[in-house]
Amino acid sequence: MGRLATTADVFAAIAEPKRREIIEVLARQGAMAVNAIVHTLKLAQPAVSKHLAVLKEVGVVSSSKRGRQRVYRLRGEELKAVHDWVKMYEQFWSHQLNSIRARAEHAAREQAANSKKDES
Amino acid sequence: MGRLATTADVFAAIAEPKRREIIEVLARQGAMAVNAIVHTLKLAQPAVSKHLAVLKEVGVVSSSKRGRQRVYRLRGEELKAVHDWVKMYEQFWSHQLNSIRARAEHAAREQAANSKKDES
DNA sequence: CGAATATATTCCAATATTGGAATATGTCAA
DNA sequence: TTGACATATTCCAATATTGGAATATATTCG
Repeated sequence: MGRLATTADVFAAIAEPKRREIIEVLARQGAMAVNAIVHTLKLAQPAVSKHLAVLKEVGVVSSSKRGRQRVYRLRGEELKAVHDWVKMYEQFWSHQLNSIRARAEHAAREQAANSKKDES
Repeated sequence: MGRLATTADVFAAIAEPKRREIIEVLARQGAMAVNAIVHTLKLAQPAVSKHLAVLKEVGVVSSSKRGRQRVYRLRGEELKAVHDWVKMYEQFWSHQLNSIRARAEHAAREQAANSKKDES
């Protein structure tokens, strides 16, 4: 069928490069009005507002009013989910040789357990 | 205009839940034929092949022939990019209070530097 | 109130994505 | 060679996404 909503989860939200840039800028500045982001990243205002809406929907940013401005702030807690997920595979890029062996042994154990199902 | 290709980078590749599942299974098993993935995840074979193609395009998996099977293996090195990126924001979820203060101070310094540009 | 500023929203076109069905390709086995 | 098996590819429909232009919605100021 179709494809799944970008607002579904954090992984989809940070898949868009411009949104990652917004996150980076917000992390540096701490809190910014929309216009500040527009000027910093040289994006169109509607585009920025839309990206912020997506990030807010997922909980990566929060906003508050200040005069006629709307100030956005990074709420990195949501990014922890990504960190935790990807960290599970840390062994795959660190300690190259050791991890390869460890992985192979682990796999061997797993396969011994359910040898009849997989690998047909 | 349109949207950008999902095969562009790792972030887009792991944005799709089914692909994350494939990564998880490959990490556990070490190496799997397509059929093993099909049975484990209960997905249709063409769907699995397509997802594997995307993952391979980005470099997250590699494949090798073994008889009439094609064995896929996780190449987690590519995931390091995601890890590195998201780790930059670790302060936003760990040591809650300390990091908030540190961030505020950092922002204050930044803003003092270019106070006339931003925040209008 | 009326004008200006800041931001959000709507509408639109171009394009990408996903899953499913059918089919193609490749490889082993008898 | 023929058939069975494993996987990839193509074609299709439904849907989502992105950016841009125009417009709507506050909110402040004079």
